[in-house]
Amino acid sequence: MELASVVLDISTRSLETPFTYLIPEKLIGQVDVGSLVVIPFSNRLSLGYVVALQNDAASSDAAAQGAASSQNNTSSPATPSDDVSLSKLKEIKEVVGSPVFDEAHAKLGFWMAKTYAAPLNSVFRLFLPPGQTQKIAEAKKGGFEEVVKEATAKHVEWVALTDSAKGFSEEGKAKQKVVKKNAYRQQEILEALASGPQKVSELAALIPGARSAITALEKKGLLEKIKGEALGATETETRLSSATAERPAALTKGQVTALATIEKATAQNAGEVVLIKGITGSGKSEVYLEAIEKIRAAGKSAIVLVPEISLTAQTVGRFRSRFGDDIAVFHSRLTPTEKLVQWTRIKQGKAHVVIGARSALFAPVQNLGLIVIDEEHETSYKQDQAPRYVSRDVAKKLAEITGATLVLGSATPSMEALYNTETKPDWTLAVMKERPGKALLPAIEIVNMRKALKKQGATQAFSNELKQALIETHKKGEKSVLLLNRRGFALFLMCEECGCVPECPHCSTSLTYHERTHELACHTCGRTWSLGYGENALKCPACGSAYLSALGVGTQRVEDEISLFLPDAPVFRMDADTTKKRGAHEEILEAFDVTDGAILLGTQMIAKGLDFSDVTLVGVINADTTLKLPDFRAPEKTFNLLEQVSGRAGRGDKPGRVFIQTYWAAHPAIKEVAKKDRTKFEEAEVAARKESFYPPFSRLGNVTVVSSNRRRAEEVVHQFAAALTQEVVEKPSWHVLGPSPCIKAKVKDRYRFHVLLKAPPEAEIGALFSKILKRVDTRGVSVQLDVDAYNMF
DNA sequence: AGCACGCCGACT
DNA sequence: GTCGGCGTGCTC
Repeated sequence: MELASVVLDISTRSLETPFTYLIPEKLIGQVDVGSLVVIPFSNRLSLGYVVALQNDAASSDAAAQGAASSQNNTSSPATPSDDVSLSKLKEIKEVVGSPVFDEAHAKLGFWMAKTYAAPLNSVFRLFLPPGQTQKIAEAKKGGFEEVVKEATAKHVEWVALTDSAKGFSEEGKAKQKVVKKNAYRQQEILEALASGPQKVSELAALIPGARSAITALEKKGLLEKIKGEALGATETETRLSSATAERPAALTKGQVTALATIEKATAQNAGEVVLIKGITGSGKSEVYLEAIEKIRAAGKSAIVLVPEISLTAQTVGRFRSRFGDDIAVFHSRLTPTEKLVQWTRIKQGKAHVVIGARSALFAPVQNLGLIVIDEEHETSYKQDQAPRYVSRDVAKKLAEITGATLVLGSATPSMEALYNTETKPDWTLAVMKERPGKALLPAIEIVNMRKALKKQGATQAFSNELKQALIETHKKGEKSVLLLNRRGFALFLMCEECGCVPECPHCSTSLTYHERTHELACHTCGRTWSLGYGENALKCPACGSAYLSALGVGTQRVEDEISLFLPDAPVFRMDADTTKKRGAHEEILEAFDVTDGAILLGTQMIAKGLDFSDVTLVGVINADTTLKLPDFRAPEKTFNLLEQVSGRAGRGDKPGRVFIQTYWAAHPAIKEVAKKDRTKFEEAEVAARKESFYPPFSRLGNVTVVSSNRRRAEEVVHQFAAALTQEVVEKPSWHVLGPSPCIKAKVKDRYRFHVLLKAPPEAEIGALFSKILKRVDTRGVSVQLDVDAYNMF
């Protein structure tokens, strides 16, 4: 008799283990690992995914072969030896379509559930076609006649430059006569198309307002729309799918070495990892492209993960120009239908190069040969909702399972990845030093604000040095960028009489003051309070005083200060307030780009995102605020931010200058950035991590208990702490820290407590967490288990 | 998640 | 006497 192990499409912790079903005679052969099935469950029908097949006549074979069942952990699929008697088993009612994932994914799913203490169904949902299970669940109500419809797009609209437009792009002057200088959208589209045709839907997802800009350009005769075939197309031999990009005349020495390292790893078919450390502009993308070409030549597929923010039309265009229509793009702004179309193209083997953010790792590629994670150090690769996985580690596991190679790329690699290349035999480091062009490194100067304070007296945002540099730069008609490092250091109000700082009544967060809207806002729950003016102005909630003053440095105040010494300089402000509107971000950058002598003043967000040329001065107003955060990655993040923003200076042939103002000039993150010595910083940082037993020398697990009932949350977190302590008592290098209230002790009227576990790097924290969760009474609270936690606020 | 079962208060 | 409140427990 044939049995199937089925994970239910119902998300509750109590239903996370697989259930065993009989495969009826008529469905034998149709049911496989990855099949979506309709099953009777507790007096109703439910949807489930088959995660393993078993044959009860040869149960031992099946158990040995079944996905992850060789591991004796709690998340293994049920085996016939389970205590459920055969007579209780029900039959699968229906199979929906063909399997949506394969054995490799099933194996990966069990590993993820175990490693991250995540419910099985939450993990397997990652592998399903986007949006489809929802539809199936709905179809269930009206019977299953109208089951899954395959993605139906018959044709896709493409745009390409016309021949006359191509002529223009060679002589930029002529182009500018046709496309106005302030038509940023149109220029952006022309640039994106310079490397070849693109799909309208993808451009629309990546560039706001692309559709109308395309129409305008079409009228000018600069581009033309082409109907391309999407699904069901047998012939893809159109000019759309052909690669058009010119490759660089010669690779740099660093690129050649990196490629050779990747090739060596690929030849092993053993899930090896290559970390490429290369400064911005050293040509990492070209290495990815060449490596993917080689993998494709061997008939295998590739997955490329990029941070959501760098998935631009230009990025897509670059891959499109090399691989034509063999690429599939996953982006959060695609419509549900478009997402399904992409998924189906991969599934049907029509696309073999997948580009996307985090979730693209689970795309249904066949014959995976290469996984690339660009900007490997980005914290957005950690999923902050269950399943709380770390993409880098999941990708490594997937590579091991499939025999693919994992390539990590970054100018600023994580300590974890770096340390692995030093300690693990299957991790290799390839360093790319040179920049292909002649770009000059900027001169970086640290300004000690303690000294400036003594010299200048009153507290000001600007030291004399930075002020002077700003004036000179503006006079030369060149551009400046000013970074106001405000993470964790926003403006807030304080009562001048009693010292009270208004807090959110629903969260334990000091309210931040927003200059533009004249409001107080809670950054945790998003509520806002208008401050009012004159008679109606807000009074101190504690003593009723009308004298409340703003503390901290805001972009408004900096702007005001600039106007004192540079009254005519055009200043563009870019912060959370000015970029609320969709597309405002791009608009500000575009305007800055075309204004001579302009100053761009902004928070963290100016360090990333679009490139701009002609910036010859970068100033960091307060470098150290991020260093004070209670986060062991704070020095790393600070160094990266400073290095990144410094790199904005001196592009092109003009040398740049950088001024970093700080009260903490002796900290390695600041000292070494000035010397442009990343290696030295890494050494200091690794030593500090080792000293305090933080990753990569340990593994962190964080248990957060949340409830509107404060006493109950406290009770449960203490139970967890007690259970953990009991487990850890005989293990010398395991430590339980806490329990204690979270930094955000209250969010949206719910109280939060947490307990932290520090364990050796190889510790199986997930399994331990799951075990403890089973014996703790969690009624009335919600519990978040976070293995390899990044964010512990 | 859902749904049945079960044991206590205010209604036709 | 019964309708219904939602606490508890179970589902291959």
